[in-house]
Amino acid sequence: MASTLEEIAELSGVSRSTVSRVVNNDPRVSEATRELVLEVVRKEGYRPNLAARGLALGRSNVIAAVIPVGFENVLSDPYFPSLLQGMASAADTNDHFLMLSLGEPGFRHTVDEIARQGVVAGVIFSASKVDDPLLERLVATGTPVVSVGRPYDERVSYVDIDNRGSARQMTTQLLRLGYRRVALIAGPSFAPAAVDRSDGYADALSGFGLRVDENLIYEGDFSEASGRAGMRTLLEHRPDAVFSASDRMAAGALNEIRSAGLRIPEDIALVGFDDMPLAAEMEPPLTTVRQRPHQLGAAAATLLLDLLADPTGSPKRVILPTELIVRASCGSQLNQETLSR
Amino acid sequence: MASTLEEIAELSGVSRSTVSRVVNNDPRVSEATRELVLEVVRKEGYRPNLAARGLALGRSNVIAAVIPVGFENVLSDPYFPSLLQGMASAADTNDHFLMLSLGEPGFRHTVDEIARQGVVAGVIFSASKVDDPLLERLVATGTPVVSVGRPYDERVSYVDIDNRGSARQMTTQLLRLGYRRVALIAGPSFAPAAVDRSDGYADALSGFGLRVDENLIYEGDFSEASGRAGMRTLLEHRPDAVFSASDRMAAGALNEIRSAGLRIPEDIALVGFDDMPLAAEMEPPLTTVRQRPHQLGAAAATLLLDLLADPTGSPKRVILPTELIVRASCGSQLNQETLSR
DNA sequence: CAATACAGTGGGAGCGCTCTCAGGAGGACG
DNA sequence: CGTCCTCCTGAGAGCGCTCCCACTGTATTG
Repeated sequence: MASTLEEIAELSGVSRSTVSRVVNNDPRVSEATRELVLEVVRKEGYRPNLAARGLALGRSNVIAAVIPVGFENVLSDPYFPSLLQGMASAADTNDHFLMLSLGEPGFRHTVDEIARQGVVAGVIFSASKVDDPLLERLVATGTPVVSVGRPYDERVSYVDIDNRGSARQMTTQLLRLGYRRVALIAGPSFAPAAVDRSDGYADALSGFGLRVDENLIYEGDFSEASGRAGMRTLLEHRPDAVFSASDRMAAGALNEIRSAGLRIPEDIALVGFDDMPLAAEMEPPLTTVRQRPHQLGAAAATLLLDLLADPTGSPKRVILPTELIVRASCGSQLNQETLSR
Repeated sequence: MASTLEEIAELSGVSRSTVSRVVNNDPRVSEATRELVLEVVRKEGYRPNLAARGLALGRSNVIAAVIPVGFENVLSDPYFPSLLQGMASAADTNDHFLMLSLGEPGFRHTVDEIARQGVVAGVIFSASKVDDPLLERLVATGTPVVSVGRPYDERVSYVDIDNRGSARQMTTQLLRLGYRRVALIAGPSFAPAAVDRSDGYADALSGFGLRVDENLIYEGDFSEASGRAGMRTLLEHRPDAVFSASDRMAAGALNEIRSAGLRIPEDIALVGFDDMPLAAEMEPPLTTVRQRPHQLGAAAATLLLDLLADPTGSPKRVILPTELIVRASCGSQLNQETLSR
């Protein structure tokens, strides 16, 4: 089992350089030699030494996923696992490795280290607080970065879903169904995704000639507890429908509505955002906007790899589609066809 | 900003070798020189190039977490995220990086690659099917491996919880509370953890002079659906208590018990295993065995690092403690004190 | 005081790869 | 038929590090 370029060269009677070219798909090799070398490579089960390659190249084929939020915050929500899986899948497909850097307090140190010195070719940054100073540091050091979710820094490429459009669409559905006092449990205003969803909500209202009633808006923090608290406040203003900017907040809202002795959707309609697994199992099942974290992760990795391949050019963005999932909680069993647009 | 050993050597007026010794804490350097060099290192923000070090050393400071199950299977369960976080935390503490390899079908290729050629110093293997052929391959190639959960292969070091003891303890509690027809919804027999829990259940019965009634045992696959199906079968044999080898199966069982019009714990007691977040929120809250995946992950990483530092010696194992969490579903509000042992 | 030990240091080689450059063989062209 | 170009190949250098070995100077020993 030969394990160096040199040995493969020896075995196939060519030079190290030629083997290197074959391995790297350099076109300047005759078809005959290529076949010959590939045969030996296959037979010997040769794999290039990545450390050596990284050293010679000055860069590596490892990309890092940086998730500064810490998983603890997202328990019960498979968002981050799915995201990671998507990244891992795309990285693997493109012969890259995925390195993980989570966000516990003491971790920052290592992230910087990772970003330096060719340990990692680029970074996928994924946090709820997208203006994280860490992101700035990465950008400042010239590390190729892709953000999951729109960051404040416009120089950063990112992947995202159409939060604003999806929220508009969802809110519009509620309005179409005849609801007129549509409340919003918004996400935290420091999160671009939350702001976008709030904007989409407002878009929909003005599309129906309605104006935003601040009494019908509550700013939560995406947590179930804040959803519950928000609902308690909002109920005082008698909404006939509630759009929660996340399913988790919707779950909290649902509990509060129950406690108030109201029925969903008869007394009040409730819709969410994310389509986390729990949504379908709520009582009643929750109408929501489906996003696919797995695809988002894969898109992020792919975008980063593109950036790595062609470092020039302006920041890129990739917006993934969402899907309106209509379930009982909005008081309609209209089929999707009717509902989408 | 100097970035190579050579430059630091230049700047501090010593040789490359000396700087290398300082950086690697080699004792054969005078205190004065060490101080001097360290000063320059600090001032220049020097970090060794890991690719170069990996190449020279023939190994790297990256460890891989291999999780062949695929996250999709474990949605709604933060087990793997917590595990990963624990690993990442321990790796970071010890100046190592964590590389992620998930288990989608096409991934195997890359895992092998990872294991070769000093990309990765060692592997943490974590799967429900612990006799995964991949594990064997890793062992065969001499890659240092630590398994999360007891593997069949005895040459493999592992971390685990005391599944058997915990299950015995839990079952014993049910028996102490007076239940005599204690059923078991077991995990799949290919999983050592499941087998151990079943053994613990049997231990407890025989401790009370009872014999195992095959009619009161159902083999599930840890999934909620199998818990529900198992419960349906078991109900025909009128158990007065059920020990489910996982909380997820317990959730399924709970639904089935409800559907049958029975009350928990009045008509039948139900206890689980894992203490996933959902357990506390069940109706009624679930008595269960708490394990801490975060600690498990950290222990796995630490063990692997130990192995790396001292490759000689026989396989090691680390068994982490569990905790009995008593909630309403077992029909007892006895305090923990009374219950443990 | 000579012989020996040893702490501290520097230089060279080499880890396995990629890249640049030089050169040979063969075809196209005037 | 000589010249030029193109295609393919090989040799050398170097990426930044660690290791081994050789060396110097001082301390220890009989």
